[in-house]
Amino acid sequence: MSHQIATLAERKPAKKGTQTAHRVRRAALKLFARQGYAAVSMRQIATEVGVQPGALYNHFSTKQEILKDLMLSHMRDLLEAWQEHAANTDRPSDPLEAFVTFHIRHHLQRTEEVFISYMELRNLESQNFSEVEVERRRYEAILTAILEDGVKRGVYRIKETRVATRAIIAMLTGIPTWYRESGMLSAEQIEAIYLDMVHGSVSAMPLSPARKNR
Amino acid sequence: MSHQIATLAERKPAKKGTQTAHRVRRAALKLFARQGYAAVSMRQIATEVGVQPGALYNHFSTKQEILKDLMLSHMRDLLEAWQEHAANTDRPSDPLEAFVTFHIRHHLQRTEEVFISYMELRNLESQNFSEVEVERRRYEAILTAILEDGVKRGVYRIKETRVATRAIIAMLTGIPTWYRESGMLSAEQIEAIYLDMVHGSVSAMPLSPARKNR
Amino acid sequence: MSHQIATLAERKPAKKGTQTAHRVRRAALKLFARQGYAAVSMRQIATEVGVQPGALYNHFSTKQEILKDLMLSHMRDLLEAWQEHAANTDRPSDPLEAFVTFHIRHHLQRTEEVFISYMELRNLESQNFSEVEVERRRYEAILTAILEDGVKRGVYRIKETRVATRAIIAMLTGIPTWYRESGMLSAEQIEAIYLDMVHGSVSAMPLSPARKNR
Amino acid sequence: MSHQIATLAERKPAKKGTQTAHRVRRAALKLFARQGYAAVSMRQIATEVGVQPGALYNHFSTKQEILKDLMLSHMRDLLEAWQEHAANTDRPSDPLEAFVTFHIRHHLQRTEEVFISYMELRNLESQNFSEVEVERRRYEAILTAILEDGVKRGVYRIKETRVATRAIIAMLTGIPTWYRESGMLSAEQIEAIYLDMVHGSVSAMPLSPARKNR
DNA sequence: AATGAATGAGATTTCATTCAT
DNA sequence: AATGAATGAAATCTCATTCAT
Repeated sequence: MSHQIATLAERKPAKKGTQTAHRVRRAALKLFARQGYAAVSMRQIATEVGVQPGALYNHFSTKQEILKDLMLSHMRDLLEAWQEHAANTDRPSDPLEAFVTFHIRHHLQRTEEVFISYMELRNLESQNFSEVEVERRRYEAILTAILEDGVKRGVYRIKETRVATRAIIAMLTGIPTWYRESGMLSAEQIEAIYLDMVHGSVSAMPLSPARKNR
Repeated sequence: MSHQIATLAERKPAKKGTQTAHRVRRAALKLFARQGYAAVSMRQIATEVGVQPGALYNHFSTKQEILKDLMLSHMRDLLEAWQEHAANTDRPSDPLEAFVTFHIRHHLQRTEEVFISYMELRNLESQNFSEVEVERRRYEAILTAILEDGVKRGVYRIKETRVATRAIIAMLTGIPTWYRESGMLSAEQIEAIYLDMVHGSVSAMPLSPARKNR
Repeated sequence: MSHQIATLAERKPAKKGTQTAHRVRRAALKLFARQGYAAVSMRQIATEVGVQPGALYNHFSTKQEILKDLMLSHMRDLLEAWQEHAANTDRPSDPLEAFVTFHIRHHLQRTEEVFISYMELRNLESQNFSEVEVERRRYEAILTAILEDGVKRGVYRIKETRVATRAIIAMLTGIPTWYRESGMLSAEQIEAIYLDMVHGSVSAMPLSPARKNR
Repeated sequence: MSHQIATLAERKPAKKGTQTAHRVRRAALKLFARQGYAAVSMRQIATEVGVQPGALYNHFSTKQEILKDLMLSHMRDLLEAWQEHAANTDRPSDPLEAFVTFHIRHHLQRTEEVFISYMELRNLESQNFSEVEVERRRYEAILTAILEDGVKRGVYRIKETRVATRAIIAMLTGIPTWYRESGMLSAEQIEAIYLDMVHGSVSAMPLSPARKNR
């Protein structure tokens, strides 16, 4: 019950008109992801929905509002999903693993939202940008906290947990950009590979020989 | 230092007009990086150059051609720079370190080109896209080869070198997206942090305790 | 009186917007006839209609489409008018006279359409050209049939009815190019003169003395 | 053998530069005939000549001047050729035949000039239009005189010689519009057909039965 | 006589948005 | 809630022409 778009359809099932708003979001999501916000016209969205352009304005007051809606609901959805996931999981022996697994699974199911969220930030007007940033930082804070806890517990060796947070999220978030093409690996395999890499990247460990004598 | 744009200006210094093409590139680079290809108008570029819009067409036949020029020369520049770098370096004790260091340094000096190269791929028409892809794969192949060699030598423990290549490059390439803002860390510090993380992510090592008993 | 433009206005009289399409046709007709298709801008048409240029695209998707519409409806109108004319006329004692009279009268009332139809053929894109050509040939075939029938009946002496068809139509269609200027002759007088000339040009008759001994 | 374009090249054979003016005329002639004056750009002409657009202005001060040059020289050429033709011919037994034959032959060799001369009149600025009109009327006057003489001599039966002049010239001038396509008839055959038709159209003759009782 | 670059105007078309119905 | 038509601005690109070289 966490993705807003799906949610909307579920929550207000009967009201005929609301379906249109939903379909506008779906259409915009698809088109923004493929062509980018600036390159998509309201006409295209309307055509995809099967409606005249003017009709869109019954549901969103501007094109910008559609973008904001998509990005904000993606972030809130992500946070909500994490909370649900965390609530439903016993205290995990390895919180980082829990986070990485969650992140990969969640993102691989929402490649379009992910794309938009990382590419269209600059097209958000500043007020909307701020709102989205709040959510983004909230999400990053989750990982940062996990890392800091690990450092305290002596299992991770990280100089700058904020930097590490970004590095890890960038690495993970890059997956959907190429995942589509490579049919060779299952989502589970990718998950395992990235899990290993993330672990390695932050774990306290003997330095590699080449860096030892620095 | 063989960046093509700079190079062009050096090679044909006298002819007054050629400078304009150079300035168009610079202007487009700046604007595309900031606003995105689709959101930048030829008028804006012309204004930035200090010329009427029509004059741009003496140097580039379409807006698309400017984008292609920027992206292709960035990739070729990157490859050329790597070759130069590799040629000038003694066989390094740690090739991965050499690559990561090179990549970070090169990219941190070209944040705009990097931004464009990873964000505007979808705005390339298919023919141009193909040309750029060729270069991109060539660059990825360098890292993949380093990783495979490391695996053979037993120093890296990697299941899928192609996947690891992408993960590492995504991680590193993400730096310029946030580097600007954070004034707290020097380029050297960032370099060190990422180097450690990359090493950890691929090195043969004892598994972290949490994963040991799997 | 079945001219399509007029007809359209009659058929869909109420809907406000449809009138605009009609007015666009009228404006384009006038301007194309005066200045030629290539020399008329969409802005000019819009101004003539009393609307912003963009509004034209609610009714015609390109400038070319306006031209096609005008030329095609002119030809179809002509054919339709002939059929109506032929249906309403008793089997005429002289079909050629019926045709020539019809042609002159019809064309003298539509000087602008005639002008465009004979001048702007080369500005039709090939697909549209073909469509118009089909109608044109259909119209020429009417005259050719009349001439061939006359030849069979022995009243006309024509070597190549296809060539004669073109010669006669060229002669008649030339009228509107100068008719405007010369106020000295009534339409009826012109009709009589041309009728005589056409008759003479195809009739079986004693050769002129000069050509007798060839 | 007096066509101006050909002539220019012959008269001033050595001067290298003049050849360019000649080639500009040839290129413009071809392009104007095919696409129409308004639809042809100076760039296209320059490309056809193999030169940069600016270079055209060393030979013609405006695009309009090229058109005027082409049209005026065509008309003067026509008149000059007629005079030469008339001078070299013994007083013909049938002056109309001489004229028609001359007209058809001259025009069939200059389809592009003919096309332009009858299609681009409206694109001449008024001063240039007047100059061309003077020549056109001079040429029409030749035919009118022949017709009037024939009327006086009782061999032609024409109500309005000015109207007949236009009708005949329109008929003859239409030939090049379709001649290209029809490979079935030789120029001589066409000549014979039209000669017959012209003769018929103006000759004193028994009325066709259908018109007798008017 | 020709080039390469520029201008200033204007071409067709598209855009986000509005609004009466 | 949707349509069809409109607006006003702006998009990319082309135009005839000019001019220093």
